[in-house]
Amino acid sequence: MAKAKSTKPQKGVKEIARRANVALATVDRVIHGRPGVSQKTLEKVKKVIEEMNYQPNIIGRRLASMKEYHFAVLIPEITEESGFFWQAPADGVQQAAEEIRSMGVSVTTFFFDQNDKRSFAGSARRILRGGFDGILLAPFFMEESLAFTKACETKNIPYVFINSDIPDQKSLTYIGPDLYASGYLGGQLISYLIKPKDQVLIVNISREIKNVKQNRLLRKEEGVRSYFTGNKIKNEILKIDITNVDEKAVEKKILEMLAQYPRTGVIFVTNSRVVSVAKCLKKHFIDHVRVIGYDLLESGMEYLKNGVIDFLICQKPQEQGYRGIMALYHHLILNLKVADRYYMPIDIVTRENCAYYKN
Amino acid sequence: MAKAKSTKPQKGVKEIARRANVALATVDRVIHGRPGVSQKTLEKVKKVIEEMNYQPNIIGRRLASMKEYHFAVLIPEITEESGFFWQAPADGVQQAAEEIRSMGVSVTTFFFDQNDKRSFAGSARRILRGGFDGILLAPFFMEESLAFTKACETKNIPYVFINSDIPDQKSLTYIGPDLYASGYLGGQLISYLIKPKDQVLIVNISREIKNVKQNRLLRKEEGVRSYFTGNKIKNEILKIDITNVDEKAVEKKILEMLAQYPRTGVIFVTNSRVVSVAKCLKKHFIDHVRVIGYDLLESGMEYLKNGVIDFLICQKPQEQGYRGIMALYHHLILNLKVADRYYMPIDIVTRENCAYYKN
DNA sequence: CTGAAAGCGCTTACAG
DNA sequence: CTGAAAGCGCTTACAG
Repeated sequence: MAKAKSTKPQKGVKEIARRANVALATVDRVIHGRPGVSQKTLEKVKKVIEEMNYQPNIIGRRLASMKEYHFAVLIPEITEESGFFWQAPADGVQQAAEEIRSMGVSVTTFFFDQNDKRSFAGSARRILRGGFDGILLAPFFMEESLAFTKACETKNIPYVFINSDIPDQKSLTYIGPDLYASGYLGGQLISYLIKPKDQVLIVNISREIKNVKQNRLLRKEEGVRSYFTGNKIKNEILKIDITNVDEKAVEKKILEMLAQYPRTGVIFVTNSRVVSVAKCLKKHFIDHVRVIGYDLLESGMEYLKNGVIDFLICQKPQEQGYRGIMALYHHLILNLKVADRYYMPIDIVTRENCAYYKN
Repeated sequence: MAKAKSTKPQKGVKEIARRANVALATVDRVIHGRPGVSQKTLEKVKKVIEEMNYQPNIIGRRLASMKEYHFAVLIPEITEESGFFWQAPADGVQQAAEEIRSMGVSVTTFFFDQNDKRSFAGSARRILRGGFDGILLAPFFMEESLAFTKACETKNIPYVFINSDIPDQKSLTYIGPDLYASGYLGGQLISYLIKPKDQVLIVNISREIKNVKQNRLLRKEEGVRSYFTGNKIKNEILKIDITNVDEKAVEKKILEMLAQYPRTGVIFVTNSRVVSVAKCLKKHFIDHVRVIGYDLLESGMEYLKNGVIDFLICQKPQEQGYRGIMALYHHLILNLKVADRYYMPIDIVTRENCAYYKN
């Protein structure tokens, strides 16, 4: 018979060690799947862990292990061009970082230029070299993103997508909008604003056609169109793609369209550049056209307030950053389950509730 | 000269003790403001803490102190009568509880009957006896709530209000709706649905008049009315208070009103009983009246889907519970600052975005 | 009023 | 392959 179980009952790893008649270090090896344990001992210890339904004490673990967790965030630069949209996710990341700093987690944010794949790849490379434990990224460029996540998988680093998803990847989770559904909702909102014979003008404003970003806009457009089809709405849908994102250029295009299609009653802009359109309408005193767009930026707020824009569809950009970091924290430190997808609510922001909108 | 500073530099409390030339226990006393330290020593230690800009290590603290934190939650029963509204805050509480359980926090929920002040007072008493460290409550009854929070203050127990606020109290924070603003938004939504000569019918359905609950409804009504005034909307506003909350009684009243005022184009119901109204309209095939109401309940979803209800105004009941618990956690355990008020966003839920609404 | 020591539940060298 | 011991940063009896 083996050595008698020594001393009295304990808790946690000590109790496991006592029951299995091994040393603490061995228990630790088993718990973390480290090598250096004989098959026989391994099984013995595992059995005890099972029967105790052992749950590790996170606090003890965190204190003992001097390991700090480092998370990296890879998002677009916060620029004028993007209406400072990425400020909100960055803020959410920051807030989460503060809340979990005391658990030994640090967060470093890397940026890339939305118009430059290489800057994405460059930041990605720096992250891979940085020895991070978890990654949050907005996968803007398909190819570069796939190369990056592939590398993460090789290194066994969990990653979370925000804002846009790449399906069928092994991301820990996706946190962001359902673009198609938001367009579908847009269709409903249009129906509240439009008069029977009016036309609807869908406007996509984006420098590049055919990249991930552009696809995003098209998904929304599809949503609008299928709402119309599905609900047998007879109003004609016009559309225009504007690739010169300069305000002046947008103004010109919009005025041209309105001249050509004077029965345009509603303009639906598929991103935050709705502001440029609103500016144009305001400037030319065009007040018979209602406007719906995306994202609540500082400048958009203004046009909501003065009634040029009726609705902005928003998808909690700040919460995307916050939850993205928290998902990594829950997975890596707290060992909590993380849902593999988390669609943001599709919020309708108007003049009367925008002050309460927490991004 | 005093004893030389011994040994080499340390971190945290040890370093404080070393620099101040005192024992760890003394440092601990100072940090927690416990008695038994001479004025002189106190100042010396405080000075060192200052100059080190010492931040306690939460992990070490939590591990050493065997103290568990117990939070109590005091909310209405989850009943059919309230459309199971309180399920959502309870879920939020639950989710928060899971996330912070590993930090040694437990949460116990107490319920009360919305129609019985004494049940509120009774649960409050049980909480006070329970030795809880933090409290989250929905202050439904003014007098009883004040007595309760007064007692909490005496015992130095922080408390958080959710769902309804009692201003000028020393609550750690308030998390919930701005009722007036939500009514104001309701006014805007009505304006999208109503035709020029139509009348608007505001419906308050509540068992008791003149209690806190009823006041809540009136605040929303005020919001609607002032939107109309402020925006010079000429449609006539009708109103009815229904105190018999039975579905049949509501049906009867609504039919009476519609018979008497056939130009009613929009019905605005100031709470989740909008479902009873929707049911009535559906049953009698009245489809020329548009409906706006509050709160996304299971049953409300149905009427959103089949088009009887156009808009439901919601204020994140689940998040109220979640954030309420987190506020206590941040304050009590993490020593983070907590904003003294946190208004929920005022969400517009429609047929097309209700599936994405996370309460 | 003050301090030395033990301990919270775990991990980490290090020795064998 | 295994274990005894020290230590993470703090708190808590207990002794003086």
